[in-house]
Amino acid sequence: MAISQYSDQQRLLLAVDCIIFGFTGKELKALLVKRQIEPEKGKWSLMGGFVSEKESVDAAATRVLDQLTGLTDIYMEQLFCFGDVKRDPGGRVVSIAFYALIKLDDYDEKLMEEHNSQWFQVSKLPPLVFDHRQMIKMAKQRLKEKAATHPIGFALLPKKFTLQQLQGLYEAIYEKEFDKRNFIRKIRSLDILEKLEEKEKESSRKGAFYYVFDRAKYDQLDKESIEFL
Amino acid sequence: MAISQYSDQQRLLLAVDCIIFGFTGKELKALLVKRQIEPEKGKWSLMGGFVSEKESVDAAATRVLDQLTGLTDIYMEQLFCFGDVKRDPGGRVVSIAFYALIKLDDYDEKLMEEHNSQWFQVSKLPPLVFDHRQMIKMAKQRLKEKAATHPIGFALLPKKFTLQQLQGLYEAIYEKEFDKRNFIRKIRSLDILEKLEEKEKESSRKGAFYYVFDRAKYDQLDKESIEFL
DNA sequence: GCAAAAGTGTTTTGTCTACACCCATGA
DNA sequence: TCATGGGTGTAGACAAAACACTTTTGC
Repeated sequence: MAISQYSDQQRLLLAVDCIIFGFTGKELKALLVKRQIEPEKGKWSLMGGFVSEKESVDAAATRVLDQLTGLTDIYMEQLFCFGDVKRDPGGRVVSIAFYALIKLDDYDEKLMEEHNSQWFQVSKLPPLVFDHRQMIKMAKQRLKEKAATHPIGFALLPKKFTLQQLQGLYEAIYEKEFDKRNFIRKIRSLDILEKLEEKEKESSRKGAFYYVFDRAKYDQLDKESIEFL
Repeated sequence: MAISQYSDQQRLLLAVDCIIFGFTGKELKALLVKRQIEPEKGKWSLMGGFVSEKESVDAAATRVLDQLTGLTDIYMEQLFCFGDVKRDPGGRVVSIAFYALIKLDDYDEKLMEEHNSQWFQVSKLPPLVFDHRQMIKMAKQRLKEKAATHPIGFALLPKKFTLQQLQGLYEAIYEKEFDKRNFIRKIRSLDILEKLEEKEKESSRKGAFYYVFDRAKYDQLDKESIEFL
């Protein structure tokens, strides 16, 4: 009865697309796949999938991400709904875009091969299907804004990282350089870093101390909105 | 052929819901309607409607807003996609929420009666259907964030307004008081206000000068991201 | 002449920016 | 011993915050 009220309404195909960001230590990257269905089969694309009747939109995004990366406990946030009538030449599909931040080390290589997926520098993307370039552009922008008020950048770093990696990440996100001393002072004032005894010795003779971030304080800052950078 | 690739996917009902903000000079208000269909018929609700196959999601939101307010050239922005499976007991409906800012003077009284719509203080909302309360909460938050970096507040004020009204608006949005002198200095430094000869004489003996905002500068600031408050 | 809101500057405080040198180590 | 990246402090500029009195005019 209740449902009958809606029954004369048109139904649409609803999809999710995931912008998956990773960080190499130098560059911000996005994970793309070779599209496996028509139209535009074989072109580079975001990882996506359709939302089914019995799953939430968030669940669909999580599922799609899991399928590509094998990762389940990662930072993901809804970005925007792309709803133009002709955005997909294969039919009327409305897409909800999400962006996710993953740690490159955790990433499952096998799945990457299975899906023909590949990391691309976000500043050097190949041609993409549909409006996926615009989605990534918006995700980049959102990441900037979000990272300015929430410490989400840590989701892109390995568990232990050096201050240089941390600074490099923010430089990649903001596409500009920061003064080393000012940057570190700012981060330290938030009091979310914990210095380890261990040093990273690969990239310098002296060695750089590893840090981890303090999860409890992180969570608190993530809820409030703080001035991060 | 292309379409056949998608043909075995499930289709869903897609709706839009509009959070419509207005400002009285004292309070931030939201426009609600009595829901006219089952389920939950008769309860207060956001204005909404279904997205049809041949219209974009944005177009659907614009259409819905036009139907309720008779206004077409107003500030509107996509807020979020609400996609829980059970958010609407009447069936599986995914909703894209939008928020709009309108000038109360422009608002068509007749349409308001036709739709049984009514303004409510955003801080004193009645019980609402589904997840509409959450939508409004998120819209309030987004409005705060957006107003901090874009001069969108003017969309809520009449064409000419006093400095007191302007300050009152920002106090309503941020739910806190500002120092009169600091506030005005900040706004004036943006150089988007134009002072008129005319005075508003209702609310004081001395009278307060009216201002209008400079559209050209407004547009420019709206594109960039500036520190507004 | 007084009540009520309008309008206007200065000082203090804190934050952001710019900037350069010594340290520890492995080769 | 030297080349390489690691690590640290200070001074000046600028923006934000705190703060109180005079003006106008209708009653």
